[in-house]
Amino acid sequence: MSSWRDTTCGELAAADAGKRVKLAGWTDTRRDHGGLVFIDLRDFSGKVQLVVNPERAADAAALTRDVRNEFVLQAEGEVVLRAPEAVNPNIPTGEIEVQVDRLEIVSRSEPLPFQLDEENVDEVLRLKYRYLDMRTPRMQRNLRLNHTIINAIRREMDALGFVDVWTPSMTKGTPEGARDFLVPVRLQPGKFYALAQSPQLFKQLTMVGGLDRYYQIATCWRDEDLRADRQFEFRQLDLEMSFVDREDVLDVLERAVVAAFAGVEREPPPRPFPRITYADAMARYGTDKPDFRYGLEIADATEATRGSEFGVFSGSPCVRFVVAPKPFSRAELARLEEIAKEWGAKGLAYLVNDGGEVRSPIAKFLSAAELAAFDGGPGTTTLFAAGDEALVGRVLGGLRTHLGRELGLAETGEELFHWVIDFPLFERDEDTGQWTFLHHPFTAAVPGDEGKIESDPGGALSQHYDLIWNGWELGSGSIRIHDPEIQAAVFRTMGLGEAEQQAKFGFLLEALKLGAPPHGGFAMGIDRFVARMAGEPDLRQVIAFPKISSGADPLTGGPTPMPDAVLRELGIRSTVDFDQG
RNA sequence: GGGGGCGUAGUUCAGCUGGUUAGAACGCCGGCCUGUCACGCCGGAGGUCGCGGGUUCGAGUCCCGUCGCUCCCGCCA
Repeated sequence: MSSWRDTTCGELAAADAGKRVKLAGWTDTRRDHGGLVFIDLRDFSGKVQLVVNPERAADAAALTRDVRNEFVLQAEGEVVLRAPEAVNPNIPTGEIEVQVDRLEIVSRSEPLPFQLDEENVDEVLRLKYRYLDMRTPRMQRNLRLNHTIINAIRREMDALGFVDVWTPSMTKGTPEGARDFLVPVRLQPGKFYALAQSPQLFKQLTMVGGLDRYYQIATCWRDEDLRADRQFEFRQLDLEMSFVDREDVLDVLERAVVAAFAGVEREPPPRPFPRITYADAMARYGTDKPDFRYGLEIADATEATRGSEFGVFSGSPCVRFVVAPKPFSRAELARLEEIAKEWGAKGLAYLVNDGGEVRSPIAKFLSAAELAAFDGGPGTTTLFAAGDEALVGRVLGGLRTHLGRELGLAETGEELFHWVIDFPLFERDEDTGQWTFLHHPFTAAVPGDEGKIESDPGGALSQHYDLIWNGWELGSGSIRIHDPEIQAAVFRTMGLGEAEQQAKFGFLLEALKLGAPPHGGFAMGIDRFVARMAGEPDLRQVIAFPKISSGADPLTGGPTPMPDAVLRELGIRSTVDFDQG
């Protein structure tokens, strides 16, 4: 037992009455009654009330005059039952208190830059003093939740025969994909490693190495703009399996998710998780990560409006609509139009049915049949988007998500995990016209589509799958290519010549030629998962020391410039006046 | 790179159409108080209204610029 304490604040209960205890913790509040002084002592486990009575402990009572909030105290005394009228039903230890006979101020504190119980404190301030923020129940809960979930997942992965293998953080850079964080290498001036964006190729190589089942809680780095659900660095449950089909990988992921729920004693989602194809998701929800807690499905009106007198409809290759369960006002519709424009729409056509009375600026263009087809009935608004299919999906998908949030539909729906399957293998880069992979270039085509990789890239479906929880993409995976010829074909379709393939991925192609087993895997964002589990709106609330959206770290003040001498040693030119040229 | 929002005591906020000395709550400091638990009561200190410029007799308020934060788009194999 520590010399500082022999019990924790939160564990004391009525059964401990009569016991002598030694406690240490922070001063949560101090209530000085002139004679009697009450101190709520707090540690990670909870709070307990100390009573200091000058008639019983004169020295301790004298010390309490000095005590302020957040002082670290050590106290000794006797646990006593409170009188019935003095019981505090609001805290778990409310039936007892500690009669202090010895008190020590272990550590003092200046007034905090913000009050721990104040809500809505500016987040940058909280992050600058993250160690104070951590004293709040919210952060204690979130960080412990993170720990518990990772532990539960690790246990499950171990039980399923997965081997935790450490892969390098410093890897060869890949100009494809996300922007790399670069690490200069002093011993090789002018050359750089990249911090791993994911252990993707290393984990595939462990399969070639016969490890059979690999996993890792892997840290990944990506130099892209930060968002509520994106940080520079994050962790993912990274796994790979040999001699498996898609079903085997999905089964493992579902087990990991269920284990995580069990680990935090929550009702797990029903298995198997429902599935939707990419094409279906895009058509019905306008996104590949739909929030299924509410309907608001997108309906097609392209055929119905082909001969419409409304030129915007008849002149567009695609016309679709959603029906919102509310007759919007003119002001609300103006706001919705703004949102539609943010997503690329030129305008927003609508049809409001307010208690049976239909009004719409385009009513005069619509036939009775059209009106009947689009009217959602009393108390609804029909919102249209017209244009090419991608734009229409984007606009209506954006509006659907906005409405789901705005109308509170998301909060009331059932928590559900979904798989999105049957993604296309390639898509056209809108700028260059070049075929590019939808996810990564190591994804296998569905059996039978291998021939399309070069003959009909846009028509090839992939064995890629995404895991979606209430509109958040938790992660994705795929069956990989284990045939070097097919891998080379994918590279060729991407426009990589022989020499370039060798320079960038030669080591992979070589490995695939040396006895590569069929394999597939997955990566699930742990922080995103924990944030959702905690009901937090952004990743920062479940990460101990996150960065803010500018990429800075308000606590340490990083990043910082480096002296020229340091840069020279690394073979990097000085950045002074770098932007002045 | 683009768009929206925000920036006023230590903290959270108020400050209407420009108008005297910029307010409140909590926190902080001093005093009183033996059953409080967000203790109570009395008194007090604390402000470059993000920064710079402009309009005006007069700017927290209006205009321009700039910086910071934030959400979103782009981006995120």
